Amino acid sequence: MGIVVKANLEDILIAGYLVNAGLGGLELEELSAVHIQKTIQAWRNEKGKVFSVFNLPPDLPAIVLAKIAGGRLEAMRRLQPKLEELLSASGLTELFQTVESPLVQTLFQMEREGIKVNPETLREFGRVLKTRQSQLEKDIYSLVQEEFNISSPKQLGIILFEKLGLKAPKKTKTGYSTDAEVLEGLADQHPVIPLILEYRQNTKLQTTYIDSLITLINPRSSRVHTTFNQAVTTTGRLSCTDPNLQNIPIRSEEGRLIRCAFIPADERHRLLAADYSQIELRVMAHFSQDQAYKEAFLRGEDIHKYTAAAVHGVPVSQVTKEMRNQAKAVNFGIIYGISGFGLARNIGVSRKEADSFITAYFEKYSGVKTYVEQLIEEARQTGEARTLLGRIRKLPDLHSRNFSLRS
DNA sequence: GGCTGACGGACTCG
DNA sequence: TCACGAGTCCGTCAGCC
Repeated sequence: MGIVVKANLEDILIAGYLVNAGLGGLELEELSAVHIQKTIQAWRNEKGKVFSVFNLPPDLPAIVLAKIAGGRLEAMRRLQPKLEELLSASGLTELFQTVESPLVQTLFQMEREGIKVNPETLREFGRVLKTRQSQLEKDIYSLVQEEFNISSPKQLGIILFEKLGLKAPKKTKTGYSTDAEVLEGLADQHPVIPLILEYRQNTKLQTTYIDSLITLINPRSSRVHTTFNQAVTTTGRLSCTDPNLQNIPIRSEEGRLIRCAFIPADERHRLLAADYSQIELRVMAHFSQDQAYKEAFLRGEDIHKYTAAAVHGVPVSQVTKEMRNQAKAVNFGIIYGISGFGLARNIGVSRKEADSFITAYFEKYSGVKTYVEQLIEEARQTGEARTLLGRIRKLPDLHSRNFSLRS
């Protein structure tokens, strides 16, 4: 392709995304219904399944095609001025013109460029995993004296909590919960538990990051070409699919190996990783103008260590690893609207201790406390929050009586 | 009895 | 029940032919 369009283009999907903050990306059908009260036809087959416009069935009669296409074009023609007006009324024009619109082209280039993946590296790793999986399977069956589908939470729950008589700490809508948090809590109560955790991790690597990734390598380019979604998330972040390159494993040692399969296109290229350090916390320091927080960053302090010292009332030199980890969880939790309950669960201390951490934190960083309170009050009054660049997030649930929704 | 789609639960990441 | 934001895979179940 490589076609450069010089006309001034406006993307209706993205304009609609900014205007209808919090609803997620609305399709043309929905935008038409909401903004111009026009019902239009989607590209659907007789069963109602939506097609991609690039993949229309060859036997679709031309007259049908023309009718659908015409209706959609007419909707776009009428939506454009309407959305332009709405962008302007909400103070979103600059964000649209200077950030979102130029990004369309950038993302297109990134998708087209792709990233090279070595299938042999993945296959080799897959063979190792497969051998290990067979062994784990045997060991698990032998330990519980029964064969079952280890991947079925339902069957696993029955084995663990009925047959082996372990105590189920929590339930899901459909039965026993067997997620990693539950299993980790039971790890020392039966030798089968660690094996199940390993089995799960391996299965995920095999199915999602080996088998599936191999099929997504384009045979002509030897690269994977993801699809970036610019109009999906409620916060304005990007997401990506087929494959989702934003969740390639890194935290576990085994998972990390998947990354070895991503390689430079040729000997003239290198892969470079660049990442902001503590960006959320720096933004918090900037917005809140908290003196202590700002100074800590300006002095180049280790912010978690510094926070630990403040919360525990000791000099930085006396901060232990555990104290730093707890402070890290507090710093992190502040970004999401922390609660004593959530923090306690997260760092494994009592509710009371967690509460006292939070109190100490807000005493030290009183500017952050004031800022957060002010932000919530403003959002309560306007029903929305805005980012530095003016992006809107509607927050209707702020008035909810349901604690969970309100949080 | 087999297929399909929706949904829940599990995992992955920042 | 509680952290924020995403996407994918598998098992399960209901509905359909």
